[in-house]
Amino acid sequence: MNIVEKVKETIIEEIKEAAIKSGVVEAEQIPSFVLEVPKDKTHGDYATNIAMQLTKIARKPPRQIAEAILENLDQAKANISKVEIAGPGFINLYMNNSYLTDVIPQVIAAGDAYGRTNFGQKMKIQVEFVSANPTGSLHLGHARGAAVGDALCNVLDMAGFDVSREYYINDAGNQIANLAYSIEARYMQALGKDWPMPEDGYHGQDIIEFGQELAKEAGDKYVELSQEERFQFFREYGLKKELAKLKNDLKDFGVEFDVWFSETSLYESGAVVKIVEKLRERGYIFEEEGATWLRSMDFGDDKNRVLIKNDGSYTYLTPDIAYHQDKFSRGFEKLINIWGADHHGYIPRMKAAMQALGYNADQLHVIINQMVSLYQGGEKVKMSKRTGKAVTMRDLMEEVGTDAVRYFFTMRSSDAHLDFDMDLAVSKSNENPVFYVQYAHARIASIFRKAEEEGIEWKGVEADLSLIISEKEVELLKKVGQFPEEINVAADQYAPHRIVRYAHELATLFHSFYNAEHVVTEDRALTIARLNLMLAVQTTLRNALRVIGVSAPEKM
RNA sequence: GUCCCAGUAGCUCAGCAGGAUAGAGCAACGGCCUUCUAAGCCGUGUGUCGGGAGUUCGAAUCUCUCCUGGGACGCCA
Repeated sequence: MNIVEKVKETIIEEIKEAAIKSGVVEAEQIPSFVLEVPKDKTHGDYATNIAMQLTKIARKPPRQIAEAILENLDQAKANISKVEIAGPGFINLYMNNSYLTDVIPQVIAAGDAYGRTNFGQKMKIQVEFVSANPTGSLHLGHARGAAVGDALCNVLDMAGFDVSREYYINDAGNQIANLAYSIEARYMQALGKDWPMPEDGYHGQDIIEFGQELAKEAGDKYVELSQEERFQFFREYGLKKELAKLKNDLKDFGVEFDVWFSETSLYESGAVVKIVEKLRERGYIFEEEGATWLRSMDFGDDKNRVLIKNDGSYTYLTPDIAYHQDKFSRGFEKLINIWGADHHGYIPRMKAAMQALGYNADQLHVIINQMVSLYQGGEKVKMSKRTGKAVTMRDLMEEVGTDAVRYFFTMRSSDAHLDFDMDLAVSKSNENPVFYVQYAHARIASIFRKAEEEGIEWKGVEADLSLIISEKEVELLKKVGQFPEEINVAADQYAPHRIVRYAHELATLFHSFYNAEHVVTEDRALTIARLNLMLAVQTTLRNALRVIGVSAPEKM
């Protein structure tokens, strides 16, 4: 447990004790109450609403209860210097400064691990995201999913969950047949044959290139094969190429998966057949109009769903249920899926299926990313100017840089439609929030270079941290101390955008301090104390940026 | 028609496990570089928190209802 948490816990214990001692409440009646850092700093370092929460039990006005509690509070034990009752009955607490300066050596000692907590208690959790069909380029929605998913995984990891990142490869459906036929057509065309594209074929530039490449390498080698053999070949070939492209794009985006799970493997292992049998045994299957149905309405879905069509083939849902069963069988207690807005209607049937299998609906949590719109020059961008096709993740990365893309995509809550302003993302100006945060990190690095130039020995040197007392310093330190808690909240709410916000707030406090006070000065003791403070701030900034997947430059 | 998301400052959005005068960035205006990076800082102002009702000591936050915008409602994936 870090120092800030410990301090908080002590205060809570002391307040409870004081409440019991004052006679307003019995130990077992203590209601839930909050101890928080007030938004307004004139309201103290911490504030609690316990007196208001006790009004019903104690049957007294809140301010009177607050008074009784304070009379019995052991201030010294909780490191409190001053208390007051304010507003409708808040108790404001002012702390001795040392509780904060203790944070500095702790952050420095923890280094990259600062912010790590035990909140998740090693619970096995799996996040499945992107999972785009391997039939073309990743687009804006996928990029948002990749950024949010990876940042969420980082948050969960920091919060002490045992996280696994997974990509589900839809390599079994019609779309793959289409891919195979599309490449076949492009290959034939590259050989000069008049060969039509399939009706729902993929017209991307990449497919054309695959065909040309193949024609160049192998000539007419594949023309001679039987239709079935040729199909198999193009299917394998297309999958291999598309997957390599996906992996490469994602890697350049800073996202790597632990598991790439193939839909086809579920058919090959018999898992798809078995899942229908399992659901049948459990009594949630019926036959109608030649098809096999899941009784998903038993679990709140608005329709029952077909698992096996009347032509004997499976719907997309069936292997997907088998897939989720497989996830649980691997020991995950909690599954998180990140989907695009167009898939939200799919949630009730998936949750219903989980319940039909005997799992709790809450064990599956679906995050829906709302749509992304791209803006440039104040206008909505529909197509890439260069290619005339939809803008891909690769286009965006090349245009504005990975850091900006990841920052912008993680910045907003998943619930919010995202307007991506390309002009803003590329601008190297004060308008751009990415640079603002990175600049804070680089500025601190610059301070360290200055200290080194001056020949100041400070690393490992005992610092007199009681010199850290100015208002700006205290503000900074409080923020640094809140990082682990911020990680916990972000993990609890599956809300990585909170970390973006936190990083920005910390950067703001730093820039403000930087302009108000100097670190490297004539006063050697103060210089050393402040260098330690700066190291703590820089470490926290770097860790926050790492969670978002954004680099922390030493120089800008 | 049913379901999901959103509606908060001129713009883009936070805040929503109920808490004190509702915040940030941008845009606007005025100031700050002989001193660790001005991609920075300091100051000035703006709100029927979409409307209405309810629960509560207290509602942007919870409940209901209505309005507006976006999305989804396939034996496609």
